[in-house]
Amino acid sequence: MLVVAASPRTRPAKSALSREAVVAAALAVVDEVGFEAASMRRVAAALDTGPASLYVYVADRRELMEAAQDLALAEVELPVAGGWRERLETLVARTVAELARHNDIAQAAVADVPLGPHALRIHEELLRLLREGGIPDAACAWAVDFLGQYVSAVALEQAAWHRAQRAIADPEKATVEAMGADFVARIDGVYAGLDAAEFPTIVALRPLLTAGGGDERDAWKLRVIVDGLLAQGPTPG
Amino acid sequence: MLVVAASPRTRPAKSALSREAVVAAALAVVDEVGFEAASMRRVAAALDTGPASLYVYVADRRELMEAAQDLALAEVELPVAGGWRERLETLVARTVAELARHNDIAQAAVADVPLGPHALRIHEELLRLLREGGIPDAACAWAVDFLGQYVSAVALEQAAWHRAQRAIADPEKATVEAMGADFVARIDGVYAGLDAAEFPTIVALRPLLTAGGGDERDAWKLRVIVDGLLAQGPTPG
DNA sequence: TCCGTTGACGAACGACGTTCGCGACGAACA
DNA sequence: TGTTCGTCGCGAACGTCGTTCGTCAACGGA
Repeated sequence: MLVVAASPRTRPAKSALSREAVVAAALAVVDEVGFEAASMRRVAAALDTGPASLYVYVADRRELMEAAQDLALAEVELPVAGGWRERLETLVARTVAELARHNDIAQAAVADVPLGPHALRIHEELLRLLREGGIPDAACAWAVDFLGQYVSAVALEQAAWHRAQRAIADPEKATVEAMGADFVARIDGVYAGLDAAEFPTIVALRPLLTAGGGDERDAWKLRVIVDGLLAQGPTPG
Repeated sequence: MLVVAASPRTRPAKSALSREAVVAAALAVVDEVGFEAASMRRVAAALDTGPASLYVYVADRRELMEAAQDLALAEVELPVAGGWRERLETLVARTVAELARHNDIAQAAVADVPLGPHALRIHEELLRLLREGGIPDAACAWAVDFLGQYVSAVALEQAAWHRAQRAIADPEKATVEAMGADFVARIDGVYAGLDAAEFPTIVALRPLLTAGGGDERDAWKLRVIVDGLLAQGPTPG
């Protein structure tokens, strides 16, 4: 059976339903309510239909969220200016930013390695830039994997940070609840209660542990990775 | 109806319920069926009770899984032999191994930053070793955060790999289904189908992208991080 | 005009996290 | 010993979840 597809049954009344529309709706719902709360029912409701209708275009929730994540990566522009390292760092930062712009959609990468077309486009460019930088082929291969882990982890961290900020900015949830939602304050609170005899180094470095806005920290981590790559020398392993 | 059923709640036999017993049961269930499938109901069943009983000792599922993850870290021994770098790499590897030993319990770290007593013990030692290595304080602070991301990501990757291996070894699920479950083969399959004109670098490096057992790859990543840290020089930023 | 194909979707199933309130027990007291 | 009372285990239930099934409507080709 060769499904030629393309033309989605345009019922006159409504239902301009299509895989793209479903995926776009899913991403929009994630933007609004977050990854976990983005249920098939809510996505369907956003399309003014029932949950069963989604399964025409999507095998299950995993696949839908995977597609939504890849859609989020569609808007990442490949950098053109600067040397290989600058372009690589810009590309990684843009990827993180684009994911973080869509709430915690990066959670989709935890369950499954992203291999959609837009993810692959970015992978291709990363590999190209790494080789341009003289990194050995084997190291390039592993570095892309490593950078993928970095991107997901940092995007999730940023999403949590944004959510906390939003909670503080929201006057409805301000005051005490916002303090509880502010995860930086919560973490520092744990450190504050530690016994200096048992955890001397944590206590000594406490101000530093929660210091530095996300962007500064993330850029530093990326610099560490690239410097570390360059330190591996010309022969891989 | 109201058939209470002859369930004379064996009084002396059990009722050894406690927070530790609940957390230990949760970890055991995760070992067996994985993080997602480790429901409150299954944990309760493992304790021969109902799900409501767990809430006496635990606020919700998140807290339970957080505690279970921390319990998994209890058995990580702090290395004593070798220089600071060797001890640091050993400690990180042991942490990853201990988490990976308990299926995908590391998923608990995705939702919440681990701050349990055993996690803090490891954090303390990591900070100590980094300072011993002459890393500037600010860099130590961020490095611990970075290493935490590394540990979670790698532990999850290893768990997926182990699961795939188990599926292949299981004669009941062998043959076709095992091939589908083998995520390395699945990833390579995606690469194999790519257009060499659109993704020249991926196609060229394809054998390398999926090469290298997890351990080798992970050790390499850790080396990259530490070398990158050392490359940051004596002044942080 | 009719038919076969196919998308849309109401209804339902089983499992989930969490809450509520009953009732059985041990301790305190008469 | 008999009675009361506070505690807490847990059965039952609520609302939500992902997913499946069977039916129906609508179109393209005959």
